[in-house]
Amino acid sequence: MRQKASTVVTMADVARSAGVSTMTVSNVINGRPRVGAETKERVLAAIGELGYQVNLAARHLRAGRTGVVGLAVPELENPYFAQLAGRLADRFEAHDLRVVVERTGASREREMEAVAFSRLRMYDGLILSVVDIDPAELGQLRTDAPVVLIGERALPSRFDHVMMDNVDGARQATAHLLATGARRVAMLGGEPDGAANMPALRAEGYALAHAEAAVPVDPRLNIRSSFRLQDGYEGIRALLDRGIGFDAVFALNDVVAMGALRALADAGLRVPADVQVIGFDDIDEAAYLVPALSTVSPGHAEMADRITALLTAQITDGPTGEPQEIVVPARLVHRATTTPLS
Amino acid sequence: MRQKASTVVTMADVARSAGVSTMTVSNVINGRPRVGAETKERVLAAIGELGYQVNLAARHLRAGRTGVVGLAVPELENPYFAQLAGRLADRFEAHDLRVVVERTGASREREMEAVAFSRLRMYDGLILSVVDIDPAELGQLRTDAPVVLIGERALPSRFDHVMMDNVDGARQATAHLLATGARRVAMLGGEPDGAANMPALRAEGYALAHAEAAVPVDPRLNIRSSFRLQDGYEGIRALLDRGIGFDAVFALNDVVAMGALRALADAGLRVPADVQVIGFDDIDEAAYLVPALSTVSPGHAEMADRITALLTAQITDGPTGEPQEIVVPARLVHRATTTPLS
DNA sequence: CTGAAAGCGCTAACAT
DNA sequence: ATGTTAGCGCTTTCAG
Repeated sequence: MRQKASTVVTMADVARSAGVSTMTVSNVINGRPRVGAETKERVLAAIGELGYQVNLAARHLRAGRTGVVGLAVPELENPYFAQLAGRLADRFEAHDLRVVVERTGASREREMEAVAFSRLRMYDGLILSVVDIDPAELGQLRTDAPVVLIGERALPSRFDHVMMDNVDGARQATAHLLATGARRVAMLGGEPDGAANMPALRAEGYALAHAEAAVPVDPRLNIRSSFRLQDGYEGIRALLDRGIGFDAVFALNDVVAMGALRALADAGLRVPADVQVIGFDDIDEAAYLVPALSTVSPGHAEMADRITALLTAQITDGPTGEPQEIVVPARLVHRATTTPLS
Repeated sequence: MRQKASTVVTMADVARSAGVSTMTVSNVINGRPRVGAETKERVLAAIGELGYQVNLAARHLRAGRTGVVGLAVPELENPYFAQLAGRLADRFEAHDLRVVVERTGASREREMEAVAFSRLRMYDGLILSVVDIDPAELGQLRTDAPVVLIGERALPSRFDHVMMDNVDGARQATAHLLATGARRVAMLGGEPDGAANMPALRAEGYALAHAEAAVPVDPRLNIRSSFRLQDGYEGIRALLDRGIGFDAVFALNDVVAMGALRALADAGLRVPADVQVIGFDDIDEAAYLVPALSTVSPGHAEMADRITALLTAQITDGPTGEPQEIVVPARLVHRATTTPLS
C-alpha cells in the first residue's frame, strides 16, 4: 500500500532542475516581489515541465492556517442546509476564505462531535450546526479554535452561537392558523426525543400558541417522524387513514410540508379551503410550490451575515472575551397555503 | 496578526507533562498496543488537562494522505448536486473516507480549474463535476492524483470519467412528448453558450427527437436561461406573454421544471391536459410536486456506485492504465405531468 | 536578488 | 514497554 514516492514532485526537485534554491522557487510560486525576471522564468519552466504542485499539507503545517472554514451540517440533502451553505460560501469568499461542507449525520451526537472537533485543526474556523448535541459534551471541549454554533436554543457554552427563533417562529405560525379559524392543527415532522433540539423547540411554539388561544391540543394530531419528503406524505396519510380530523397542518419544516401538500392533493383536499398548511424554513422551493407554501422565514440573510461576522472576527482577532449569543427573529411569510387574516 | 503560539498545545507539551516521550503520546493517541496501562493513563490525563488535539496538518504531512475525498460541484443549492453529495458520502463512509463538498461556481472555468486542482493535494482523491471546462485546460493538468470527472460528454482526457447519458435522456423525454401528440415543445433552461456542456447536450437530444419524429422546431420555443426556480418561472411567463403557443415543456432540469409548473398553474393552464411537462435529473422533490413531475432519471445509484468504485480503486492501487469512461444510461420516469403513451 | 539553516508537529524505524 | 533519530515539504528568519 505504499505511495510511489518517485512520482511526487517536490519543491526541491524544481529547485534542482532550475538550478536555484527551494527558497527561490517558493518566492516565485507565492508571487513574492524580489525575484529576477530571468530566474523566475527558469523556475516557471521547471514547474511546468515537472508538473509540480504545492503540497498543501506542508504549507499548512508551516503557516498554521489553511484558508478554509468548515461547515458541518447534519445532512447535505436538506435544502435548508444546502442553501445556507451557498449563502455562507458567498460571504466567506469576500474574506478570501473557502467554505467546505461536511456531513455529520444528524442525531448521532457521538459521530457529530467526533467528526466536527477532531477535524477542527484542518480548518481556520468551524461552523457547526448542532442538532442534538448534549451541552455537556460541548462543555468539555478544550479548544480555542474559532467556532460558531448554529441551530438550537441557548446552550451553556463558551462558543459564539447564532440561532433562529424556533419557538417564536412556530408560535407565530400556529397562532396564525388558530386566528384564521383552525381548531385542529396537526403538527408534522421531528423525532419525538425530548431534548432541546429543533423539533422540540418548534413543538414548544406550537403548544404556546394553543395555550395563548386557549385551544386544546389533541395529542393524536402530533405526527412525529423524520424530516424527509416521504415522512410528510406518510404522516398526513396516516392521519387520513385513521380518520383523525384536522383543519390545518403545521409542518416542522418545509420539506415535510411539501410531502404533506402532496398527500392532501392526493386525498382531494383543497388547500387552504379544507386544510391550511404552513411550513418552516422558507427554502427557495416554498415560493414555487403549487400552491405556494406559507412558511416561517428564519431570516436567512441576517443569519448568514451574523455567522460570517462572528467567525471572521474570531479568526482574525483570536478568542474573543464573551461568547456572543444571537437570536435572529423569525418572520411569517404568507403565501397561498394559508388563509389571510380577516 | 500572529497566532498566540502559547495557546496551542502540542504533543511535546503532553509528553513533557506526562513525563514520557512524544512517541508514547503518539502511541496512546493512535491506540497502538504496546503501551503500559499506567503510562497510558498518565498520558490520557495530561491530554485531558491540557486540552490537547492532534494537528492534522502535521499528521497529513507525515502520512502522505488525508482520509478525505473532495467533491467539487458547481453549486451547493442545486438539489441534484446536494443529493449526489449525500449518496457519495454514504458510499465513501464505507471505505473510511470522508467526503467534503466545495463549490466551484459553475461556468467560470478558470475558477473551477484553479480551485479544484490547486487543492488536489488536500485530498486523497477528487470528484470534479465539470460544467463548462475546456478539454484543453484539463489536458494540461499535470497530476496523477486520483481524480474522477463527472458530468458532460466524452472528453479527451486522462481522467476516469462517468457521465449520465444527457443526449439520450433528452431524446427519450422529447420523443415521449412528441409521441403523445405534442407538436410545439418548449425547451427551457440552460445558457446558450455553445460548447459541449450539459445544456448543449440535452438540447441535442431535444433536436434529435424532433428530427426522428419529423417535427420541425420553432426556435422561439427555445428559452434559455440559468437554472434557478425563478428562471423556469420567468421562461414560461415570457412565452405566455409573447403569445407563443406551446403544448409541452421539456425543462433541462427539474428545478426549472418546478418553476415552469408554477407559471403554468398561475396562468390557469392544466398539466398535462393543456401542456405536458417533463424535467431532467429526477431529484427527490420531483415525485412530491403537485402534479408529480415526470422526468429523466440519470441512474443515481449506478452513478454513485461507479464514481466510488473508480476513485477508491485509484486511491488504493495508484494510477490505473487506461482511463475509464462510463456512460450511465438514462431512464424515463413517467409521473403525472405527462400523458401516458396511448 | 538569492541562499542556508532551522523548524512547524507528527510518526516510521530503529534502538534500548 | 518506552525513547531517539530522522525527516515529511514547506516557509520564516537571517546572511550573503
